Amino acid sequence: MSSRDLLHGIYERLFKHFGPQGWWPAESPFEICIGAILTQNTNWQNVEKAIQNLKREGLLSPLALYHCPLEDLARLIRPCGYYNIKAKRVKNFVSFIVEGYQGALENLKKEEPSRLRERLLSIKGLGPETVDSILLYALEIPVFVVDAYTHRIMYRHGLVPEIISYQELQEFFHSNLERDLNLFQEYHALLVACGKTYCKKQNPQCPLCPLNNFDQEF
DNA sequence: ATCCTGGTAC
DNA sequence: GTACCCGGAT
Repeated sequence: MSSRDLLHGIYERLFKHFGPQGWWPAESPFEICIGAILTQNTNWQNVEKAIQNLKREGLLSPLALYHCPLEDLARLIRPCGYYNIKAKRVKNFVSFIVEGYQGALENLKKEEPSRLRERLLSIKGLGPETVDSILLYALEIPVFVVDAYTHRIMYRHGLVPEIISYQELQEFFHSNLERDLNLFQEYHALLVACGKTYCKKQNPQCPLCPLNNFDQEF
């Protein structure tokens, strides 16, 4: 059975079990970007608190954050952890937009996608997962986002090696799925849902998982 | 005590 | 490869 059929089969099962996820949960593309940075190695619930603080202060725009003192920003995003380093990362990102794109996120879309990805990766504090989340959900450019959940689910089902790079894992999806925006957005969200609910790091709930016995069908 | 939609610097 | 950043829920 081909990897292509396996990946589509997994998607099918996850979708039937969890339904459409409608990611990313945010009110604007810019909020998605900030959320993507703040959620690094942190649970989403705490990110929401940080985002709420920024909203309350009217800071959820590139220009507002650009002029917000670093210390104030750090204090407001404190609930999501790593607040000092994340405040700098947010600053780096908004400087990139304000100084290179007239402060308008929309202007990023004018760049050629692979060039834009490289430019975003050059921002200190933005790694491949954060950048791809911004590209996929905020800018609606079809790149597959892979994360710890994605890797865990794939290797537990024997589809990829336990040791594999981000790039290789992403390539596995790119080469076996049609490059469809909605498919990519939903697939990643469904993998997260599965990883949080069933394919947990410790005490995975295999008997209840929609992917249980999946391997045996092929 | 562990985990969470990571990334950097050394 | 290892240390570090570092809060909140379970």
